[in-house]
Amino acid sequence: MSETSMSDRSETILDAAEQRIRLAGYSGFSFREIAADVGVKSSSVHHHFPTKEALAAAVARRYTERFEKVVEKDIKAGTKPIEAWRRAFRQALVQDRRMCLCGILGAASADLPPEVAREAKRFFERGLNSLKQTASLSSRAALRLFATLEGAMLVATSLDDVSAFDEATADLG
Amino acid sequence: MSETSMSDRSETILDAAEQRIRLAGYSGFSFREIAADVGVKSSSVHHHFPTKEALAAAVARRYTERFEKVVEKDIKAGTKPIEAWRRAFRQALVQDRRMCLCGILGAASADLPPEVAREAKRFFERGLNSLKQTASLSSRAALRLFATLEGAMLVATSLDDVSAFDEATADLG
DNA sequence: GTCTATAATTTGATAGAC
DNA sequence: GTCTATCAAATTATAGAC
Repeated sequence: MSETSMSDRSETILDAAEQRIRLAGYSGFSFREIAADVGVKSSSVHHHFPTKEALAAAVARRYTERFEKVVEKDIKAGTKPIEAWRRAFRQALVQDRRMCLCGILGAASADLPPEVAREAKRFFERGLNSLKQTASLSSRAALRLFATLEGAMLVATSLDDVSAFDEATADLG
Repeated sequence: MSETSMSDRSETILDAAEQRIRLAGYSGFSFREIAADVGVKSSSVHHHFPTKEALAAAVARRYTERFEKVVEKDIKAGTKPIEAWRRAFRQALVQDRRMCLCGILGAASADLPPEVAREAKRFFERGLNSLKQTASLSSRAALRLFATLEGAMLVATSLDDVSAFDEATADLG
């Protein structure tokens, strides 16, 4: 049983859009690129997601849900919350060699359509809240941790060197 | 005496481009927008900077130089290196309520024209080197500090809340 | 659900007058 | 150094056939 009501095609479109946005940001991807990645025409992408805003918002929503589930699962397996968050960020970087989706969206927050900006913001609000509760951190400590993780992804991406992430996030606890 | 050979018009164009790029990234600004900001036509912008790549690279080059000078001056005034870097990042955020230029460029590094990607990378390489020398930090500690500062700007921009920067970077030394 | 075709706009860039 | 005019390409989005 699938967990959502989304079709396989919609999921494939979200996959392609996620990779493109993580590479170039909201204004750096197009319907035609996504369509070509998936193997259809751009009008077919519009059939599944009517506007660019709706598509990007759906990508961000799914990204946030997935991220939280990965962290949650790791914690249930016995990993400490802070280390679980570090591993989730690291996995996203090493697997795809791309920036955090909500990081690259949030960096251009003031230029985004409202629905997309709201979803990017929600990633941070929910992550910070989760860290405060599961790791018993103060608001300040949670903000510091999140900033370091996002910044480590950004620096590693800028330098094109994943080891920069590991160095920047060593001994985070 | 001016320190560079650039004309006033070129400087004004760089100012406008810097603000636009910090708001929306490389693919989020256009020659026509810059021209409108400055009060000329887009062909005049091309006269000063032949291509988008050349314009963005010039913006990044000037940004890095300015940033380094601000930090250097603060250190000479008696501020400790780590605090000087924190203040420089904070000033950029609070003054313009925008992301770090080389941060938003570096996040999309793999999608940038080579000259622009190189300039964004140089901001980090030079900053890290400077921190290692002036603050006697290990590579690891310098990377951690830079990641936290860039990430704090990113989180504050995403949340549209400058106080998030202060919280995330409290007691950095 | 996918396609062709197309509208309306924006983009980076160039030619040439002044 | 700035302008008008223009080009070729790309953009988001829609209409309608199948």
